[in-house]
Amino acid sequence: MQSATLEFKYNAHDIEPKARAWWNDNHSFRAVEAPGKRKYYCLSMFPYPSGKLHMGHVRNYTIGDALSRYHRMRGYNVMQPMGWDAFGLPAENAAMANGVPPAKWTYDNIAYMKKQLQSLGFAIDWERELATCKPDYYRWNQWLFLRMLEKGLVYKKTGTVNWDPVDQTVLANEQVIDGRGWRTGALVEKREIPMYYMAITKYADELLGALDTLPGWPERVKTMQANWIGKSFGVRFAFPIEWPAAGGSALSSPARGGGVGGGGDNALPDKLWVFTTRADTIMGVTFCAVAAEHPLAAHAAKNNPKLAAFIDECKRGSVIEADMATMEKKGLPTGISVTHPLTGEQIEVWVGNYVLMSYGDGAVMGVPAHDERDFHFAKQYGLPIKQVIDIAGKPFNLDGWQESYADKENGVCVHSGQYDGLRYMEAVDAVAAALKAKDLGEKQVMWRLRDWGISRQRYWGTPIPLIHCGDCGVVPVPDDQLPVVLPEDCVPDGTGNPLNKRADFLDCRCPQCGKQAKRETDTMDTFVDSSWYYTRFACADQKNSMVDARVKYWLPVDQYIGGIEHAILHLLYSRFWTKVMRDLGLVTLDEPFANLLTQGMVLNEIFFRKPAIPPAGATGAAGGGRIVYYNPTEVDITVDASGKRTGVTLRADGQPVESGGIGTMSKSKNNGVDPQSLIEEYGADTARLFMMFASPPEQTLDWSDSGVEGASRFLKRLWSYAYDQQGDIAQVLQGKADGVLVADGWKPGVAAHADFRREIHSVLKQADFDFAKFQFNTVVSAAMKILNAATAFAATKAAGDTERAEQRLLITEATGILLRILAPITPHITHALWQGLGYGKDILAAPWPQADAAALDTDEIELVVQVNGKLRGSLRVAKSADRAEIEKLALANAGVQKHIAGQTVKKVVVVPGRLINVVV
RNA sequence: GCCCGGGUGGUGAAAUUGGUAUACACAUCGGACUUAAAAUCCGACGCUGGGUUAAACCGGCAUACCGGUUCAAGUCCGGUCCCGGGCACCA
Repeated sequence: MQSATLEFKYNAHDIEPKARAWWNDNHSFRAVEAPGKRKYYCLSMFPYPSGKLHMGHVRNYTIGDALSRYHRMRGYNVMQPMGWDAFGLPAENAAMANGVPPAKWTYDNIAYMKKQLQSLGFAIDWERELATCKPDYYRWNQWLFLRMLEKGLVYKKTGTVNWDPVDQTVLANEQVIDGRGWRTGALVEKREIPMYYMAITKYADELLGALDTLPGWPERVKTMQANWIGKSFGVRFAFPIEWPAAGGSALSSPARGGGVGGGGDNALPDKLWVFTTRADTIMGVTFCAVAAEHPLAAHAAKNNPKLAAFIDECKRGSVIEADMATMEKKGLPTGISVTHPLTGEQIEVWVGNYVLMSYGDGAVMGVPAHDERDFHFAKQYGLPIKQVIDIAGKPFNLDGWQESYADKENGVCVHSGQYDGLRYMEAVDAVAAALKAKDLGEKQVMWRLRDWGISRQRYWGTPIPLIHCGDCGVVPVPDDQLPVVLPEDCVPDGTGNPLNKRADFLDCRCPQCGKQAKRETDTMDTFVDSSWYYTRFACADQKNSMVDARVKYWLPVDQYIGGIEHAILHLLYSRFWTKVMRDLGLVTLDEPFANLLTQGMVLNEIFFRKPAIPPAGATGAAGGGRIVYYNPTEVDITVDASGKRTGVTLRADGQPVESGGIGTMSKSKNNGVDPQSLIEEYGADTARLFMMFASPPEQTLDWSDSGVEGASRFLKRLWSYAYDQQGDIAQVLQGKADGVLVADGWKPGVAAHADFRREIHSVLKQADFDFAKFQFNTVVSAAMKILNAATAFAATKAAGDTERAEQRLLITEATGILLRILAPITPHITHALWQGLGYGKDILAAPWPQADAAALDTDEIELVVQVNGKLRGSLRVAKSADRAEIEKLALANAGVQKHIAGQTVKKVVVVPGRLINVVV
């Protein structure tokens, strides 16, 4: 290679566009199916086009790009695609704020963000780009929805939503702030509406079991998913109910009762079903509790205004589980009694706000002695507490709850009649058998996972392909009428779904009878869009089917990269869809993502002002309003003389704002930092280098501006080092083939040169190890070490021509290693230097550097000597030295002698190649 | 509340998975170059005690906190506190 002369100074804004133009001209990142060649499908979670890239995106895509380029240099056929998760709520919010249709807002954002991604030099195959808001994508959501409907995997039932009584609209959980609607300030109500559900619970067992087939997933993610699916083994059983004879009592009329759990429509239930994982404590039941939505509660409330009011109170408020779980535990008796299935005792039934209707049968047995929630509930309402489990060595008293009361591993049944002395499993088996004998229950597996409600009463999403006909009922849209196209010119105003006002969308003919009919206006949860996009990237141009044969070559995704916040929902839904597609014969794989890297979130401080909350009970917008968040760049922080913060004010008006702690950078909290200014000032390589150096990928990253300068300085030093060495390097590379510099096993003739080569290769070995672990921050630090060492080495004077030639050779080797280690992280500068110094025309095509074992070999090793675990000295010994010899040398060591003087040596621990510990 | 992570200098972090704690950087301070500044280069830099004009040097204590296992703990075990993520309609 003939080298061109390098510019004197590093100029990112000159070399970066040139590098990108070169990749573009050479179609460097076009992924082509090549059967037989090792493929590497590297996928970063596609972004929501919120307006502009944020730091989390830069972090995510830099990690993905580094992995793509690294694998490419290691010889893989790499595909790295990109697309847009383009449906969603923020587009509707923007529409309300600016009057722009969500479609236009979204497409504008995509155009801008695409430019930003391109300016960062990511090795993306843009020919595979897709956006989920386009009909040629979402038609396949609709098509698969219909297939699932046919297979019984989609069904209709009611679900609970947040209802804003002022705007008359359904609110997303994030639009509920402190129990009030974010725009109106009105107290949110719960409302039951019909929805469509996907039967993910039919796959619960497989979704749980298959976690064991995913060695490339982080343990923490698998644990979270396993807990979310929540398989528990227990007993489902019934408390028989003996209703008083018809006549006088408040609960007298069976005819007025509602149906319960599979009973007849108008008959009063004759049993209260519950599920428990602690059947061994059944003899300790002192009450039962049902959810406010439980039919028994509704029945009891009919003639009990106080209870009716309490149930109403429970039904108000948010549907968010975290809110439910932190509420004060409250309850009221129903006046209904049930019969204990084993003892025949009468047990009072209560309504408890801590009982979830969505888990099990919406009712629990109350065993206050051995369940913490039951304990507090019983204490509060003066219900009896009966100990039935004894934990050896742990006293039991009723003063306060103790962890040990719930210990099932070490407990033995007491005060439990025939079950006394049995351990947990024995007791569960015996109780289950006794219940079964009475036909009142049996062992059962229970799941925490619930079916996936996909209906959204929103405009900007995939239309659900159903038609409501007065005669035929709900009719699926025939395949040949897909896609049901969403009109793109609606502007939502916050009062319900605008599709309901669009006759051109709404009115249609019934596919079955041809009469006038109405389209369904609910759209799909946007998680549907993101549940299969990774398969579509393999065949984004396919017009006639959802997927095609190319999926077989590219899938599964070899490396998936995305935020830890997606550890459960998105990843679980995607796994579910893959299995559904497999069972429909569309794909052959069981799991979509072979390896998963969950990057930590980029955090920043949150600043806000909170308007006055209206008095309790107020429902109007007056005095209410939403919290206003201010970007960290808009506030000034004042500090006192010692550097401690004294206050935060908004620059615009000088008035104080509150700090909400640190949190993930998000649009809703307005604490994002725009990476654009970083790119514009320093260039893409500096931005990438800084993000990768700041912390390891899986850890959270608290944003701070400092450190960017350091990254930039390193690239400048790299450039000027290369500039200084270009003559020497050119001399060595004259006439050499790409990349091959020094044969393995070659030993320099000068000791100092051997030391230098050993250092370079040992750092290389470390960097390679770190690359394999995806620990890019230490890869960067390895590159810094190589540059530091090489700069110092290049400054040393050689003793003669032979030494000088050897020095040139070593510098050329070290520089080649340095550029290749850095290439995946800072691709532009390394591309420019690789070409400019004459190593070759494309660093991406260069072989990955290998640490040379011969360079690492030494005759002597250094051992550390400790006395009682404290460092007291070190010694150099021949590599071949045996244990006895090392021990002798260690004991003779001056530092050791000083600390063992006058004491007896009890033991000497020798860790080969590392240290010696003398114990006195 | 429940589930999952994290906590190491002034700051971001490293520690080859139980074996020399603080690599590599940032910030700061000092020096060189310069009429000056910026840039660049060189050096110092956990806390604390002894020591000396200053050094060299010699100790002790430090990985959120308390306790345990071990010859040896940032790393393993038990408990506590704080921070972050998720909790099913944000994506």
